[in-house]
Amino acid sequence: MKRYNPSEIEPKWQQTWEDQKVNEVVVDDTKEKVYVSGMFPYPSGAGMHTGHAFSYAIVDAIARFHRQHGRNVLNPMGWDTFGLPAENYAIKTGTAPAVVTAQNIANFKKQFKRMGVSIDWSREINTSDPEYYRWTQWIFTKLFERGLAYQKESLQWWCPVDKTVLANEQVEGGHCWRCGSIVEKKSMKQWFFRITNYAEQLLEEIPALDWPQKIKTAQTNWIGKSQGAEIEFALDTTTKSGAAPNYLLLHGFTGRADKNFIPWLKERLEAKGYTVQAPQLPNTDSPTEDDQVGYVIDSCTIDENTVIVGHSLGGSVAMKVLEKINRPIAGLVLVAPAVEPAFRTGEPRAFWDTFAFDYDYDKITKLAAYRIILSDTLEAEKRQPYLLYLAEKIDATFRESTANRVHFCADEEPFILANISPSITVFSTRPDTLFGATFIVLAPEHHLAKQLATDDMRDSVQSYIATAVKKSEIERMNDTKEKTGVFTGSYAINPASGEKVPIWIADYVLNGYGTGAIMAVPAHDERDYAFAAKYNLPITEVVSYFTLNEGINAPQEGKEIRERKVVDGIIMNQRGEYLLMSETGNTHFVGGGVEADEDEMTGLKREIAEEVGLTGILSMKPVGSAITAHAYRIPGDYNVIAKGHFYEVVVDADIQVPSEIEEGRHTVEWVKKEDVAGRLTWPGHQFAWQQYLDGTQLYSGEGVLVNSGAFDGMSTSDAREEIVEWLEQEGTGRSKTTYKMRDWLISRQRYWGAPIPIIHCPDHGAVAVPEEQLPVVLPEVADYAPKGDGKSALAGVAEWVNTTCPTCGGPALRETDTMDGYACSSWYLLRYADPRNNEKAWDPETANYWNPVDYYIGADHAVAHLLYVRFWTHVFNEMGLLNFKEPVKKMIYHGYINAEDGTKMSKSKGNVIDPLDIIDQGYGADAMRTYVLFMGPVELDAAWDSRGIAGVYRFLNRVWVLAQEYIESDKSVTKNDDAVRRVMHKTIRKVTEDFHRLSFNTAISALMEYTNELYKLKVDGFSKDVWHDALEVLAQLIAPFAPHLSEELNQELGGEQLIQNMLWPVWDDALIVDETMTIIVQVNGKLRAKLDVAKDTDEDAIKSQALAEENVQAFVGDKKPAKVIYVPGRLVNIVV
RNA sequence: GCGGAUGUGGUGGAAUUGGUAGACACGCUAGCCUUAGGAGCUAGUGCCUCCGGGCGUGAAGGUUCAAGUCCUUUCAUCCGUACCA
Repeated sequence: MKRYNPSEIEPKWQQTWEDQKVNEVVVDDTKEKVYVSGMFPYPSGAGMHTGHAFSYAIVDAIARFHRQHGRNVLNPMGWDTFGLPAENYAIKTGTAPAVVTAQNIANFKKQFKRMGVSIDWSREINTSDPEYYRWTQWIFTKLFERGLAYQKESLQWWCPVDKTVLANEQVEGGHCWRCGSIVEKKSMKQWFFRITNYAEQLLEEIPALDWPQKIKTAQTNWIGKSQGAEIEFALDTTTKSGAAPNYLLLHGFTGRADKNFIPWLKERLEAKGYTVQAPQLPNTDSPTEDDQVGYVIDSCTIDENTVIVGHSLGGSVAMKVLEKINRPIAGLVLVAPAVEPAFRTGEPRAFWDTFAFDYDYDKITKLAAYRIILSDTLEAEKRQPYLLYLAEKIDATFRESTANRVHFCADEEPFILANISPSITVFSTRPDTLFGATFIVLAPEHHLAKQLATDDMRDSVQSYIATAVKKSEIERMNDTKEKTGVFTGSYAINPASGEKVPIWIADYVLNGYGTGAIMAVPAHDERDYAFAAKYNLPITEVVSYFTLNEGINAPQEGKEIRERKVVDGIIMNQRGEYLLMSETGNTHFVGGGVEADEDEMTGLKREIAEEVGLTGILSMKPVGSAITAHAYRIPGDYNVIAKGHFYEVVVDADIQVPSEIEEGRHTVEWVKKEDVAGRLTWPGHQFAWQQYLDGTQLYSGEGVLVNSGAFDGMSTSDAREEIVEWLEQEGTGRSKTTYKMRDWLISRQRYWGAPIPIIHCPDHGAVAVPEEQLPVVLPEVADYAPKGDGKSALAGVAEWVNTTCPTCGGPALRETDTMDGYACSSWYLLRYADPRNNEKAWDPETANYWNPVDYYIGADHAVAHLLYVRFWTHVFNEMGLLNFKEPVKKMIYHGYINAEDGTKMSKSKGNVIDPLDIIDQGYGADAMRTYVLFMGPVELDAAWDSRGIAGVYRFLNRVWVLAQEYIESDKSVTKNDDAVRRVMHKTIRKVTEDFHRLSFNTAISALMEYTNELYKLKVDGFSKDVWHDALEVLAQLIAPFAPHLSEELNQELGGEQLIQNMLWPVWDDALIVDETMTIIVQVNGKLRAKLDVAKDTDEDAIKSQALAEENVQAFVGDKKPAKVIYVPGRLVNIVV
């Protein structure tokens, strides 16, 4: 008998597959396509590891399964080759990264082939190949055209060792994801992709994705949508001791409009009580910029409370005026021309930047506030980009509803003149607590932070800001959450209460989120509370959970609560959980685990609720060190009950609260419904109350408004709507949705990446490299190391950097940043569809045939990569390059394979399992692949077990031996044919169904059972045909896991074609059914007997047979069965 | 804190719709066959047991004729996230 020898048969079949090109596919509309891909690997010098083996065992099982169904299966492979390891190696050794990469690819490819993975190698791609990155660059230029790629100065994570900028997700706990060194912040001009424009649609699609929940939640959180409102707090100009506000009206257009407009506007403003200075037009026909600047300044008195109306001021003139007068400007009115709706919603557009890009951001921060006057009538060419730029820089928004509409000319549309008053805009998700906003907090980086400092506060403010900004965010994170801050000396006016509220600066407010400024509501926000407590700021409660009167008495000592003591009418268990609340004045509280939602009142809870006639419910939840409670509030003369989930307690109305609560039920006396008075009328609302252990009360969650003027008595959820509406009418707020997600920073100051295809021209700014000049090929360099000045090694290649402007032909410079590697991997799944196209990145028709990917397999990149791929696909869809929006139908996110000790494999620990070693040890690729899939469900982590693979190898060997025995036997015994056939069909069904739910471990175990069963059946000998089928089916079913063994057996059994060209076997349900069925007999749900009955036995016969069973009789005895339940074909349950 | 996931024999894990809990495999025990191989075969293997049976899916309650599966509460572990207003 031949022995099972993987090292012999595996290379043989790998060669055959390659020779016959069996895995190469073309578009074929007559066939159903299936696109399966693993995340393409970064070919490191270390070679393939178990993670790759696991991933591609899954990929290949799926690919082969579908191929065996006659489907057109695309299973491509490529290499994600840009990145730091190759570059760092190049820096160390001087070897070109491309050279090392080529070696690594060759090595990986060899290894993949030894795994027997059925890849279409004709589609192999490599992201660092100019033929590939040519199209990555092309995509960049398309995004640039659409305003989705832009450049911006910003503080960025900087790795001082790798000397490169890092994206947020490349910073792990304050360390560089590559080298582990501590990162810093550095201000640089960077390229971004405007993924934030797609936040909403990327979010919307998430629920429909057939992806693991884990990834879907991670992406949802990453996008971080929250609904709230922007609210404007006017600055209190009466108390600011710095420069008083100057109102400067600059308008940014020239021509006929000016002559009439300026006097007209002056008149209107004066009528409104403003002091207005409006310079006359200069006498010269074409004044220079300096002329204009001088003229404006000379002809206007710039002092307190003055509005200056200027005219004929271009962008640079406006800035120079600001510069020259060199003092804080409290107000600026901008006259801006027509704009698209995009502008009104604050969405920036790329072309707006181009003209005004060189203005210094710091100058702009001299503005204390701004407003915009818009006209819908001016022609497009008179747009003044600088104004829009300013608006974007300071995050302007326009509020048409409350602006003053003014008519300039009778035949033209109205101008819109907004109110002129300096203000701070905050973002809040709790506008209902507006009346409780007792101070304002700005992030240290907020554009008004420095300016708002009054003279006597200036030093402390500046030193605070300096420390806070310098402090790395890591320190901030580790700073034990102790709040720090500084008062600016300035005040703002709460638009709701009219109160003067101090403006503080603190680093617990992040500049990157919302508006970088918050209204602090210390009564209802933990963080604000902590801050207010530390700096003695006022706390105003505006939400109550008790509307009748004075509120409640708080327990005095938190410690006692924890020790399961009764404190001032509140009974707690040892964990500090609430049981009961009692008297305050006339008001009593009844506690118990009764939920507000009526549907949830079940069992005793419902009884209690009904008996008491509850009309209102207070539910209390723990927050931080607070206590847990559910409570009703029932005023009147009555007894009180509390019910916890662990015991029930009744307390007398006189509040003779026992010092220790006994478990068990006590006397219950309920207050009658008619005795319940008051306004407990918010069914469906949950009210929360937090009790801090230091004795301070803090309310949060849903409740009822108090101290809120006209809104008193309104529920918080209604108030959220109503207050925003009111603010909108007043013109001091608007509803607003914000996202945590930031734009995607793609600039890398590294050599080994796709060069950003941009040319900087002194006259035309940033210009995209035209399509016919692509690719911008990476030049050869002598030294790959970044210069450390924030530029890549490319900056040192003068003949490459110096080029000509595509627009004007004049001298210009190339962009020296390269793209983030994620850019390359954001479209490779499309390139696979059409990998050799020289004309386009892909042919839409071809891509629409193959894509989207049906199965995408990987174990990493839950957020970054998988979000970027989605982003680009949405854009391509919008551009008409694809007819779908979502790139991946089904995502399989598998676990990690750990070392035998259960810890992560790592070179330093020396516990790495090399898949090739396993193959070479004689187990072979088939055993390796089958084992990793047999270890458990794919999404779970598993620990490698060297005895486990031996077990799988034994299984494959048993399959082999069984086939050999059949081949060598005389095949004459047909005795077990029916049984063989039955188990065969059963197994086909089980394996097929398991495949559909991607449960490979159970599919393999079904094959083991099948094999074991056949071993038992063969004891009687083999029959020729049925056994041939049984073994052929075994070979077919095992093929997705152990393809080499499968082909070999199939050939030995006389099969003339390759397994993967044969159609997957089909089961026949009729052949699965046994002659007899086993009926479980239970008495009172406990198993007492099993019946073997013919499969057509009727119900009555089975029931009486069940009752007759000896063991059943023993339990039933003389008792008469109350009920006999029969589940057809399964069980009989006798209830006595 | 918050969000997500997972808790089943000595181990990895099965149980797909509420219907025989522990499939399959590892390990272990005994035996056989062999001269010794990291081999193969057979039987056994959740716990307790007075051998009738009882108990068992992290814990406690509940719904049901019947619960690993559904509901309520709770504990533990792992992963993600981090002052997001």
